[in-house]
Amino acid sequence: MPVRKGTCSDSESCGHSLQRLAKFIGDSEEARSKAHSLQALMKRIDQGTEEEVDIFRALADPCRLRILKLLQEGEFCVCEIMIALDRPQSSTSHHLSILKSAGLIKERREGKWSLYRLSDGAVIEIINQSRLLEEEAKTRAPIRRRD
Amino acid sequence: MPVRKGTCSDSESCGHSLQRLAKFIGDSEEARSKAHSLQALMKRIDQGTEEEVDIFRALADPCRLRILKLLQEGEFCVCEIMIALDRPQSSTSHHLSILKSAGLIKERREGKWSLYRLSDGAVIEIINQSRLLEEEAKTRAPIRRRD
DNA sequence: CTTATATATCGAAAATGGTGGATACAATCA
DNA sequence: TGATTGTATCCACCATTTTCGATATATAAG
Repeated sequence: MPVRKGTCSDSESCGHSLQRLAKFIGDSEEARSKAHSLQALMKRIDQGTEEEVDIFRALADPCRLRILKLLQEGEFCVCEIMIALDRPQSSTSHHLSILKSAGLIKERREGKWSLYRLSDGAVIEIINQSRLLEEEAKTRAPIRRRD
Repeated sequence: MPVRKGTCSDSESCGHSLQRLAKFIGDSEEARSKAHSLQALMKRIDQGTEEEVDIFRALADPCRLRILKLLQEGEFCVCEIMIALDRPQSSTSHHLSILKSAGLIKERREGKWSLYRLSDGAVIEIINQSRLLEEEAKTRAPIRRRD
């Protein structure tokens, strides 16, 4: 469920938006066609968005990002990850299962121990990109974090 | 605030974890030193994690990801974005402000209109990486989405 | 089979985050 | 100055997510 409610789904309702667009563009007829082309564009854009959001959701938690960064160093047992995170076992396990569902890590069982590792180099890439982005933002403006 | 509670923060409490680690490693003394090195490693790893999580949080919403993908096509007015998303104005504005706080987009005011654009090519890169990751996961396993 | 132990899952409370109407603010126009 | 209009912010409601103790499951050992 990406979007929780369908409020203005009816393309004829919410004429407010169209009015605004008409003011912005200058012509009412052009606004209408612009709106249509925007909706068509979004249909194309929406390809795969759902799944990408799932990946970002998995990345959007400090515990999980820390786990991923840790796993850059190799393969770790749950009991090691618990200590690294300084979190209780159930919490650690929960985050690991979310990362696994998102396809970011893989599990290997060895006796009663579960060993986790990154599933792919692409995971590292995406983390590195975010680091770059963060550093760029920092050099451009002193403070970027919201609260 | 990355981590909500400090449960086992006291490095001496939660000896359970250390016990487990000792079982895993085989030696109690080695476990202790392993725990310390893990904690030191995490300290290094945690550099910038906060900010990176903020970036992923900003990306972890379908509306916002759609906005970013739209902005790949150029600069857009809020009234256009509203129509593209098919969302009310307050919601659209809210998402734009989160993206701006995360440093992913930039605003330019022109009269009473606010125009938004991507702040950087790195944003596109990170989205493309996620697409790659998603496609790889799909080819490896049939279904990856959690619920 | 029983015990011990490593991890996963459950469940309920708390925190977080999205939503959209109402309102505030800003800029243009009359 | 007052009216209009585009956008931002506020607010309460609701859905999702996180957290962690308790419990279940799985594997090994006795």
